Amino acid sequence: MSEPAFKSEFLKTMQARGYIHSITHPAELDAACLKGPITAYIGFDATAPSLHVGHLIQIMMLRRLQQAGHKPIVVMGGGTTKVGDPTDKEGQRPLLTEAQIQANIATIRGTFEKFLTFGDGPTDAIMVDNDEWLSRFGYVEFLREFGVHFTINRMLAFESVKLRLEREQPMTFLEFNYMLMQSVDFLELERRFACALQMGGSDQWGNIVNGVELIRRLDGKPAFGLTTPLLSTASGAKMGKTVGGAVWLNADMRSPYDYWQFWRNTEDADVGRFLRLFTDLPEAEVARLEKLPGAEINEAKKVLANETTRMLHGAEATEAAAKAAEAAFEQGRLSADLPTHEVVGAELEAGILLAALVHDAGLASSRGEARRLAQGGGLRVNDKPEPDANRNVTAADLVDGVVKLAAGKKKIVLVKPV
RNA sequence: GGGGGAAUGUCCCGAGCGGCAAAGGGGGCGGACUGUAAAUCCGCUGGCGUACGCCUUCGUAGGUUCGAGUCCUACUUCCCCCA
Repeated sequence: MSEPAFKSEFLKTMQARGYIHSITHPAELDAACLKGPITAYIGFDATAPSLHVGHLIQIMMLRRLQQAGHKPIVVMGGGTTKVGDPTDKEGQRPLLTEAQIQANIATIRGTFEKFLTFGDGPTDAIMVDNDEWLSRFGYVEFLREFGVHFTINRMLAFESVKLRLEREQPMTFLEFNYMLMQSVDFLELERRFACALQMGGSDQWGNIVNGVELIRRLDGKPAFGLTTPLLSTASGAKMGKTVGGAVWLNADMRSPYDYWQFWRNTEDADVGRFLRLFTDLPEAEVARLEKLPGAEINEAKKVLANETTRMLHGAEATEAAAKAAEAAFEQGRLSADLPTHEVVGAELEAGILLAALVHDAGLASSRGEARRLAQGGGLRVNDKPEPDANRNVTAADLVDGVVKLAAGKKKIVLVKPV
């Protein structure tokens, strides 16, 4: 890959920090960024009430954009979500209702507000819903207006399509049209907000390029696309899948403590890369941290966890998470900031089946799993390995008013009678 | 329209003479070793029950059989070839 020397602050930062996979017209975009504020967007689906860390790199790009004095647009896929993602194999999944989608968008908005400054100013971020325009088109109208600009020949040549066909995996007509819808999104944003740049993951390249060309052809306006590399950890695992499934960004779906832990457990080899991508720390500081030898790299991981958690959940929650972790891992003490699970005092007096308690506390997805965990030596009660999950936990197990349950070394829950 | 194939443990891939809770991977979880890392090795990986056990799973619905993922019929979806 060639590395053109960018002049604009935005692209220089993007390149130095590792966000860039490819750009459609690098030199031209660089010049545009240099000339004045540009407007750029990224689209997000509203399939869940929260985004997860997989989206974080995109969110951070918008943040960098704004930091560099440009205007970010967050496009929520209200229209596309309504249709449902055809990539999903299990088509029986019930389609989200209008209300659900709107509710999802509302809670997701809160996340963006942590990373971007919204408002009416020239570089303030705005959020729009593509349902606004996508659901307005009539079929024939849509075909006549946009369909003429896309040839099947070209669409078939796109990597995403080719791959599917080669692997003999079905691709629905709807999915095939995604490209058009996304292109129309870009066109619409160009017309409404003079939006000139669409960013996204490298898997979006084809879709983005189509939008770029549609704008250039129809409106003769400059339009650009920029994609990020697909994120995986140094050892090849997909980013964001861990202990409890997806690493959600909403605090009520994944606690600040767990979020902090997620970053704290980063592989050595990823620390520098993640600090550049997910924190605002200056390059010099990142360079220093990533070079820490041996076990000292753990300090860098703490910085990473602190910075990322603060950005999302605030200073207070971060401090609590860091303190709880320090107490639990470095001093073996308890901290009230650890996740807790409340039980009715009277039930505890009577005795609660340990397997059930572990399950209820969220440390195992079933009682059976709790039992297996115990048999495998991974379950601890008050720091003592407990091979028998069939015993009852009673008030006698309380230490300083709580029972400390641990599944493995990293998942800890305090059971508190109420 | 005709012909031939395919759908498996709801994370993914994938084997499966009529006795199957179903081989093997990957992933995930746990243990050992470490530094809350990686690599490596070991164990676990449908639900419920303290246990003998019970229940629910192989695209959907029926059928044959003591017994069906496995055989038959119809349906659904997908793939390939011919038109």
